[in-house]
Amino acid sequence: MTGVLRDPRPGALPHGTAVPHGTTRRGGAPNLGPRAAAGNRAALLAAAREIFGSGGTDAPLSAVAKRAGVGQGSLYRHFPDRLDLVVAVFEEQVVAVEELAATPDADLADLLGLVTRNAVDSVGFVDLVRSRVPADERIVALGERVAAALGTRLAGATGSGDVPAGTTSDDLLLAVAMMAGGLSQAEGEDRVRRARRAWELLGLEVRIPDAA
Amino acid sequence: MTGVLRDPRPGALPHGTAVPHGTTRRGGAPNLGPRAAAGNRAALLAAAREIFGSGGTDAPLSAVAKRAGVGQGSLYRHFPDRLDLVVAVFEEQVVAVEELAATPDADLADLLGLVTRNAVDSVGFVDLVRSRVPADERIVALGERVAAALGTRLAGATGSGDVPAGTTSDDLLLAVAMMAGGLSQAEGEDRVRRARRAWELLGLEVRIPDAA
Amino acid sequence: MTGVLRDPRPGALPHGTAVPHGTTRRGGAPNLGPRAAAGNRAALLAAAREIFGSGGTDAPLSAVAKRAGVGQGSLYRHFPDRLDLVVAVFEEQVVAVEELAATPDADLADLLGLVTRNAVDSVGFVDLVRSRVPADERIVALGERVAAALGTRLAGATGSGDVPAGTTSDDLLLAVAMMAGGLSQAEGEDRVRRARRAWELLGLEVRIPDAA
Amino acid sequence: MTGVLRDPRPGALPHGTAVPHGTTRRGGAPNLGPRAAAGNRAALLAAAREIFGSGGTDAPLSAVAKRAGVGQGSLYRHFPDRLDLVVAVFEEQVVAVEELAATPDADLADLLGLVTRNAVDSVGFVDLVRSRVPADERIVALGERVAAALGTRLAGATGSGDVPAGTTSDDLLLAVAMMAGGLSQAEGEDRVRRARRAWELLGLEVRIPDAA
DNA sequence: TATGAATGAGGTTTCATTCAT
DNA sequence: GATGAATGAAACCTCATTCAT
Repeated sequence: MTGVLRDPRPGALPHGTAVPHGTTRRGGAPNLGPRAAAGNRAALLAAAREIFGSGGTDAPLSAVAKRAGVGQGSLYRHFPDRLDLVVAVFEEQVVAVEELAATPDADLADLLGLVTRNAVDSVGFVDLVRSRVPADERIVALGERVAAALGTRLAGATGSGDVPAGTTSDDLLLAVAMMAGGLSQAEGEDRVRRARRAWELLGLEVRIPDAA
Repeated sequence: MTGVLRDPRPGALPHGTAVPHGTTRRGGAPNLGPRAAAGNRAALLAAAREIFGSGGTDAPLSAVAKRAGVGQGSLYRHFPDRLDLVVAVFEEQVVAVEELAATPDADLADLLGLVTRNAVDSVGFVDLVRSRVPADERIVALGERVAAALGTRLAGATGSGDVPAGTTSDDLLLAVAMMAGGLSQAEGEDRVRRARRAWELLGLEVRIPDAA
Repeated sequence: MTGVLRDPRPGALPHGTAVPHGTTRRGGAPNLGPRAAAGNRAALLAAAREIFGSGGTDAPLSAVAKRAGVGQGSLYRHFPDRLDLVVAVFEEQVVAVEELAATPDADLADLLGLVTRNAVDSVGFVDLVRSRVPADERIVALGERVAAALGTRLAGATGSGDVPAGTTSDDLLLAVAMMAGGLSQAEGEDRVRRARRAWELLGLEVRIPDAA
Repeated sequence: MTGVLRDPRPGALPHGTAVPHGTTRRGGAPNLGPRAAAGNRAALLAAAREIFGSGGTDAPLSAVAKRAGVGQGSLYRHFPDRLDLVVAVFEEQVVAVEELAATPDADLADLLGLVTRNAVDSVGFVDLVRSRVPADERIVALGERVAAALGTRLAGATGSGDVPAGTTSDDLLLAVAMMAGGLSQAEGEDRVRRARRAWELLGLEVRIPDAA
């Protein structure tokens, strides 16, 4: 059943008394025009990072919008579905890992350390690694980029004996997921401690950078 | 991304301070228990009849629930989707037509008259006949029942010359849709007048009963 | 006979693709200044015709703007409210009917046929005929123009016996609405068939032109 | 070895189908009075095991009740909050581990294997290990029982060199959490494979029993 | 004690409309 | 003039939880 010639508020009132539907401007934030777009996107990302970091990736999107100081609609414009936002948030971290991998003097311990720092800092990271649906391809793609970055140091690490021969980059990704699993339910300082112990149990050396 | 061990209000507050989620009881209508079920269903139907009658079948369902004095959830329990409600509303009318068709001394003019009365009284009736999607099968089924009921008088009407030879029950349904189309944008008394004129143009006699 | 559904901007591409022939700013669509006004208006009309034709007149206006390759703001500048756009779209058809009425050798069957073609081709046409609010005066005015155009052939048709004596031009408009009502829920070829049968039931001869 | 995932009410039918052996009232499911309490509790547990196993521990509780063929109210009577139900479900598994630990000839590989089997079979297991709130004490208690059970084999395993000296029972629990983390997003047979590889990376031998 | 309907909060999403640039 | 991002109201729907019977 579809509306007809669309009553602005279909069916609300028998007829007449149209109340403007999406009318804005009532003390809220001003419409800053297109110029705000980039800023809003960044604000949304920052807000999502915080909210997902502390509440996990299934926190209400409305909370993200509110935290960003942005209307719900803007959130949806920038990130049409929740996963778009999640991916965007974590992509920043992936990019950081890739950048580090581009640095000649970073070794596997550094790369894993950076990944670990991200996991320690963000509850949402675990979600990444744990959604039970068959894993959206965007998430998978992110994982593959991490695996690739880690893989660039695999030969070196194997050669130096830091990593057992036969270790694949998939194994490294699995190890990361395991480390993340080990963080579950831990809070505060305990998270770093657990992460360290997890890597010890895995027999891998990592150098976790200090929190930003 | 799915919640975990479901925080009652996931992500709302970092931790603790659970606020009961669906807690009710706050001055609203009391939960009368299962006994209310039948009454509520009836109330919903009545409300839907009114709301759909004046606002068309795409009026907000929340309006129906409110008018029925019932929570939204109850509406969804009884009628899982909008079409269920629409069908239920119009089925009452179809049943009435079938009942009339079961009366030996009702002729085609009576049956069409009853259908016309329904159309005149309810804006929503037109919607029935007009949804542009390929017509849900439940709606189609309703139409077929009307066609069948009308069909029981077709031979008689053809025989008496009230209806041209070669008229099918599909034609009768088409004629009903046409009559309904003719009501568009008409209001109040004008609706009956238009309906009458529509039938005249179609060359069919109908006996429209007075409004209930 | 003017092709009513002709596309002023035939090659309108699926999405975006604003006609580029001006100075570009910031990578977005070019702002052509006043020069573009007429072209944009035409593009919007063409887009609206398509969108309303397939989705009904309550399709999202944003879809129209996007299809036209035009900003939302421009849409609102040209057509301050939805009805303005609807009216403009259908006015094209009305004009075509009027033009046909100006042709001496077109008779009522031709005029009704053209109207029917429009109805068959556009889902939105039915909406016109069926909005439940008291009918905006702009719509009414459009109806009156059609009635007037049809009225110019009424005497002739009555004289030749094609139409029963006593038929008014309002009746013709009603008949059109009825025919449109009969198209409900029909799709594809079925629409023409239904239209033909509707006219048969009404006892009127119409000559429906082929689709453009 | 007790089959942990055994179904106390094996024939639980897809929906509804409360065990009928009492007086019926008003056509609905029979109210069996106190007699049914134990049976209902078992049915709820079984249902929860299935639902949580396939949908995670945040599946709708209504789904559990429906699957158990029991009213929502009964669910709440037996398990006042969601965690009670979760705990009860996993407690069965813990008990099984404890029972296995009571068997003299089971070694650490057997105990870890059983835990692994549970994790592989139930998506919900991962949730256990990953809730982000500060970990309810009931969950913690469950963890401690598992740690204790595993701890009974720690000395032996350390002695035989199967486990490095310095490994604590907390480490074993951490390892389990890590293994569970490694299962994320894996489905079907892949889950066992991942689990095996996880234990390899951890350098621990486990004997995973076949699925029940 | 079991049942199952009722409740309503709140998350998600869409869109008409405005407005800085 | 044109652009297109921003806005927020409101519809939709789901579910935890209560409670009359």
